[in-house]
Amino acid sequence: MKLSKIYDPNQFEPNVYGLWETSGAFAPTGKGEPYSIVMPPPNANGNLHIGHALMANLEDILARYYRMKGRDVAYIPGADHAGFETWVVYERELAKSNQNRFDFTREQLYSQVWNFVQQQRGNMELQLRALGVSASWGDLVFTLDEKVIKTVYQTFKRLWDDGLIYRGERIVNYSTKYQTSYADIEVDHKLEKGTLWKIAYPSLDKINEIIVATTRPETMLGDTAIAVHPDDPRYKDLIGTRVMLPLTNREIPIIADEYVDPKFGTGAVKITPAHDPNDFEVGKRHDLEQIQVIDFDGRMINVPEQFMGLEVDDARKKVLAALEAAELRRGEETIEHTVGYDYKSGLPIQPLIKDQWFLNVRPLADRAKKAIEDGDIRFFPASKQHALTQYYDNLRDWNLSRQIPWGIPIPAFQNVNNPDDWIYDERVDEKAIVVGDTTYVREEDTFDTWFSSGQWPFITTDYLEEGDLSRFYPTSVLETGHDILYPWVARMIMLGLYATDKVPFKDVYLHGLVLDEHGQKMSKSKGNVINPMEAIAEYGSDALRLGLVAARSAGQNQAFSLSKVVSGRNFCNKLWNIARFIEDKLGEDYKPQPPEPRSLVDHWIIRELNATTLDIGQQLEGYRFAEAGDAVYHAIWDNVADWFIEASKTEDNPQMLAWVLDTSLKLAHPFAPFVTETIWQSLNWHDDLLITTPWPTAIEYNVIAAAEFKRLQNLVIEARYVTSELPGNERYTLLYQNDSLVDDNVALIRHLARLKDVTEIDIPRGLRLANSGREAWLDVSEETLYEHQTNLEVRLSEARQFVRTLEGRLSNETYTQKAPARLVEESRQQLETKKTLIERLETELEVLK
RNA sequence: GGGCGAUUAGCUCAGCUGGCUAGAGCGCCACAUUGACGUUGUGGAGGUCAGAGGUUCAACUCCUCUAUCGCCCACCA
Repeated sequence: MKLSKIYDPNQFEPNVYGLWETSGAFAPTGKGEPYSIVMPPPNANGNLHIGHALMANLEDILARYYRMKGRDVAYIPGADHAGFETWVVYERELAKSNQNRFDFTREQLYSQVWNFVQQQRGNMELQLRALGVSASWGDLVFTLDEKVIKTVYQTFKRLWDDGLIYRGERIVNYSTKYQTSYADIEVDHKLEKGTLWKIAYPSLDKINEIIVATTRPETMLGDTAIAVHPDDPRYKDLIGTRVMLPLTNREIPIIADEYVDPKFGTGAVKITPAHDPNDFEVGKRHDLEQIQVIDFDGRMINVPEQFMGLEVDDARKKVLAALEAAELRRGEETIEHTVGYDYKSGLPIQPLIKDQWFLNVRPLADRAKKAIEDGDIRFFPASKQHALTQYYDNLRDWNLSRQIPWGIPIPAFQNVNNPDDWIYDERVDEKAIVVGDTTYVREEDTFDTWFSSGQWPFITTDYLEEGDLSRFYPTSVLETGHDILYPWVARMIMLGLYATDKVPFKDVYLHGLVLDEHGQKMSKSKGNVINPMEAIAEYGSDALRLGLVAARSAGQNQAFSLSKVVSGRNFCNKLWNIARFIEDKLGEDYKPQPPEPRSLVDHWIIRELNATTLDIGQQLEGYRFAEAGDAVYHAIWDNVADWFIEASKTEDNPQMLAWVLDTSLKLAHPFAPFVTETIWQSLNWHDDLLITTPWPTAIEYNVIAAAEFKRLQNLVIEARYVTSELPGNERYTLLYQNDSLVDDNVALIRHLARLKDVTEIDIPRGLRLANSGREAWLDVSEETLYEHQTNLEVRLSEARQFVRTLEGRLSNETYTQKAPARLVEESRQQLETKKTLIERLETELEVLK
């Protein structure tokens, strides 16, 4: 097959992917030690963004590498129903046609969203294919698949039976925009400037007053007490008395509670048990009434007429105005405080009381913490291990309930006659069930999606059912974004240990955010978003992959720009042209034979590629993707193309050419799968697939010959360097004396150093190539020699400087005594070499004088 | 309030357990030349490794402090 001059990825990529997929190369083989990665499921109805591309790329590099290493690889893809995310999109759709969720039943909504997702679905999977992901598509799991729900219910039941699930009235983080509660983790805390208002609450006889400080004056309408510190001398006498709650005609007590910090504000705190978690706790301790004044839609309720139905912000203004009118304002100050925001809508979170399902996480968290402290899971970067430990220490009970229909229904039913009587039942399609002679109505809430995705590793591998894939659990590595360490990774570890008694994965690799070229977060509004599919269309999938992996380390948010993709594209083209050259040289009827190194460069390139093979393996096994990619890049571009190919133009050893090409393709395959497979398929001596070809193994070479090529390289490098320093563009002749290495490689040296000729002489003349350590000169005119004099002087002074450093080091007795002998010896040799160089340079300059 | 990370060439980043005259890619400069590749080749310039101390024969690397930037966690009104 004749290859075009320039590699055009679009012409080959889809076909190559089809070839892999139909060949069954992606599926586990059942042979070899299991290696598994479960893909963090991308949103089923979404498009992939650059972060997904990074994720897929890193995982696929591992999958391809270990597959070639002979492991039995299961790379299990997934698709996420993305409960809340999808729900937000769908509600927007409803709003377009002036509808909202209350126009439908839960079943109607569920099926509508299901259809909506199915329409969009597949897109994401096609995009993963475009990225070259070698995932086992037959094993794909959708987060609402039957088996997912079955396992989630099983786990929930077990937790329930173990007494870890409870239903309780608590203050929850509530989004009035989306009308659902959130887990703590879904709340964005922002530090900002706010106002602390001071408000006077008059005593019943209106003679005295107590001043409270608050950042949320509107909630005063729901106050049911004022709290002070029990030892606060200012208020000691007031404890137990009552005051009048302004703007209402309610009396509230002054109570004492340790929770109050006498140093903050006025030392007196208004207590609103229905709208503040701390106040809720205080309220419980003192048996206070809970009056909800903000409704689930964000409007005021249970308040005096003038405030009824107002939104929170308006209510605040009106309350402040009313207090002003009543002359009860006692000043204000600006403070910095944190405010919780809805991570999705950006609106403030309202703490509200709601009956929800909670998971008592303490036993699970303690066990997870112990496991990671014991080193059962390795973290990349390692610092995340510590971060996670701390997280577990502070974790509070997990609110599992969500008030959105798009999700897995909570399988619980409530006794119509006894609100405290809940039973577990999976008949969630029925609104009410009868058990014995009691009717139970179903819970309408669904699970937090992290509750189901927290069970992902053992669900996807069918571990509890001991299915075909169960041998892959625990998985080898979990690769995901560092932003979901807490919501997802932490929960998988807890639930995995709980359900299977094993950690769900052995390693965790966390990648950082892909930022734009200036280190800014990519966002539509900034217009700096790089769409992976557009990048693929323009530069090819391999180019995007190579660009993404360059200069990237675990856990760091890192800049990315298309210039890196351009480099990747150029590399693919380089590989392509290496292949073109070699194929051309070997001809159509080349028959493969084992390589037989003959020339020095043959031995040398074997040494280099052996070393690179080892290096890439070590880097990948330590998740140093960028370093591994770098090793491939330099081995192929510098060593194979610039030295081996160039050198091989002066010899004829087809087997070596074929071996070098094959090895290069194998080494590059995990990083640039498409172009390497495309080339592999074009080689008439292969009828298999590169994707399933074994990773290279080291082959024999002659150590001395390899080292001799290195010496030739030094001579060539110096000849090139000196030539470039000389004026004009003349080609020079290399003169040498008594040197069999040069003697045997005349044509090679002439070609590599762009010389006119290489000739042996009796009497030295011209410009000495002093650095090479050989008896060699460039045949330059005397005039040129004089012009070059300053260059020689510069090199001489550099050499002298270094000699001083070395002598200083070696004259230090503690150095020669304490440093490893190897290093001392090395320094001595360097010193000798440099001294010889200085002598030569001095002789050279002597001649000119 | 607690924790973490970063600071190395114009830009983006490596430098893993301390030991090569501190590296790469891109960019820049000069030159080459088009029979593998201009998505090329050859050569080069460019860094007091944020600052100050300390440990060590030896510090970009370990420790302490300082400065700047960034991130995460957290129910103080």
